[in-house]
Formats: sequence, structure tokens, C-alpha cells
Amino acid sequence: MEQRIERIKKQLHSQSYKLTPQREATVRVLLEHEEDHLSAENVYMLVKEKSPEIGLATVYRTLELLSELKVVDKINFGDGVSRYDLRQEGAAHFHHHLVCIECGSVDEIQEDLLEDVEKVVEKEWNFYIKDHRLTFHGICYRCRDKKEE
Amino acid sequence: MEQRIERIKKQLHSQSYKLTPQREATVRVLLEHEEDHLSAENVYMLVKEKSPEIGLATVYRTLELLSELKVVDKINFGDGVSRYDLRQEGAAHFHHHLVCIECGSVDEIQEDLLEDVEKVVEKEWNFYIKDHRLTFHGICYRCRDKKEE
DNA sequence: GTGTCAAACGAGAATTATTATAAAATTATT
DNA sequence: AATAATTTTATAATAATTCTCGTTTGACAC
Repeated sequence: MEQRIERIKKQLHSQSYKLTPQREATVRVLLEHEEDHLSAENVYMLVKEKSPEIGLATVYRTLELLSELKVVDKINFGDGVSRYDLRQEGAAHFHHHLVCIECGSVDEIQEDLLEDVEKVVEKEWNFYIKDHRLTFHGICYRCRDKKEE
Repeated sequence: MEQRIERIKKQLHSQSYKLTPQREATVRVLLEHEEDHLSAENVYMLVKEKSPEIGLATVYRTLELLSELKVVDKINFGDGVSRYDLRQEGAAHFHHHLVCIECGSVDEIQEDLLEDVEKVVEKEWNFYIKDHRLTFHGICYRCRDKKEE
């Protein structure tokens, strides 16, 4: 945890940004909820518990900044809210998501899976891929189990 | 064109919805701009040209309805606006997109490409896939050509 | 055709997420 | 400690979308 914060601090400094207490508090919340897909509002409320003086705009700016630095990914599942997801350190590519249309849960797939597809796209469409977003909508294992009962 | 409208009309009727003049005008705009990825505002302005009395809320309501019926897909490229895309008739799956980070163009890939990936996901994650969204971000062939000049 | 009733519409208000603004506070540096 | 630049706070502004509600329309029975 401390090491990751330290590395993020260095990353900020290398572009002459500061790791202010507000930014650190925000990063800590993201690290503590790595599994989740928090909205800006979610992050705001969680940060407020530890640092009640923080403003919503600061959280937005911090998330925007972290997004630019590729520390987090800003994603959108079509529910009108942006969600922010910590990138795995050293991950070349963005991970995928499984959104359950029954219970609304969002699971992550860290494996790449798209290598072959990307080769085809690069070749057939002459498109130089920098990043990708892949989301599956369907029914998760939990809801499937429930139905069998 | 007329046949597709006729089929959409039947689809609406089968769920006891009406194809009102406003709805028909909206569908016509979508058919005429099948290549594009129009926002609700875009659609509204185009429909207004032919049917100036139409209201913005009606366009939103119609797009929402068509989205429920799977006639259009509501997509979100992360620019804060929802876009609406006609589904290919009979297409089992939603098509993919290539978003160029230089010129902002959006191209479509109609081929499935994900069959193998989906098999893996269904099996390994025990997830029953109903639909998917796949978007690549990168540099399109037009911008690549430009750079070589 | 006319009456009826639910569905759909239009106009504008309301809501929600996000961004901009400006004054005050903080930070690193001298 | 003073300075200058960055960052924060609080609030206002904006933009996309949805809601409300009084009015209109369309489909069907008579």
C-alpha cells in the first residue's frame, strides 16, 4: 500500500504535480476499494469519512488527473455515471468487465483474451490499437446458481 | 427502407406500442444516417427539419423505446453523450467500434470476432453472455496515411 | 362517423453529473 | 519568513437527460 502510494507520488512529481493530502486520501480510498467500480460520488463520500473537509470538485479533479496519468481508468457502463478503476500496475492493457443484468454486479477479467482479435483488427482494418474496452452483459455465476435452487 | 419501417411497426405493435408520426420520423432519420453515431440532440435536430413540431423529450422517449426493443443500441464513447446506433437486422450480436483518438472518427466492425473469447468466458467464468460491447481506441487508417505523407 | 380511453405528445421545469470560477489556503523554494 | 505557483473550497454554471402535467392523438367500439 505505502509503496504503491510512493510510486504514484513519484509519478505525479515527474510531471510536476503534487501529492497533496486530498489527493493522497483519494488514492487511499481507491486502493482500499480496488475490487469495486466507484463513481466520483462514491469516492467523495468515502474520502469524506477520513477527510471531512474535502470538496467534491477536488475529488473530480484528482480522478481526472489520475486518469490522465493512467493510474485509473474512467469507465462508463451506460448508467449515466463515470466509474473509476485502478489499473493493475504494469498492465499493458485495460481489463475487461462482466456486468450482470440481473443483480448489477461487475466482475473483472484480468486476462487479455484479445490478442488474436487485435491482430486481426490491426491487419484487416489498418487500425493501430492503443487501448480497448470490452464489456460483456449477461448473467453472472451467482444469479445462475440462485436459479437452479 | 419502407420494408424496414414496416417491420419495425410490426415489432412495436406486437408489444402494443404505436408507430406514431413522431416515432416514424425518428426512425426515418436513424435509417437515413445508419452509418453515423448520432446523439439524441443530433437526432432531434435532424427530425426537426422534417417535423418541426416535435419535442426533444419525445425524441428521447422514442430512442429509449427503440433501445428496449433492441432496434437501436445505446452506446457511450465516454464523451458524456449517449449515441444511438441502428442494429443490423437479424444480427445476433452488437457490432464493434474503432474510435480514432486523433480525428475522433468512429468506424464499425460488423464481423463477430469474439466467438472464441466468448466461449472462454462462458466456460471459465460461468457467465451467460447476452450481449457485448467492444471498442478499440487507437489511430485509424486515415490518420496513419496522413502521417506518412 | 362519433364517443371513449389509454397512450403519446409538447413545453418547460426539475434533476443529475460534471465543470468552471474566483477568492483563500497551501506548498515548495528562495 | 516572503514569494510565486499550484491547489483547494464553495458556489455558480452548464449540459444531458428525465419528469410533470395539461393537451392531443390514435385505435377501437358503437
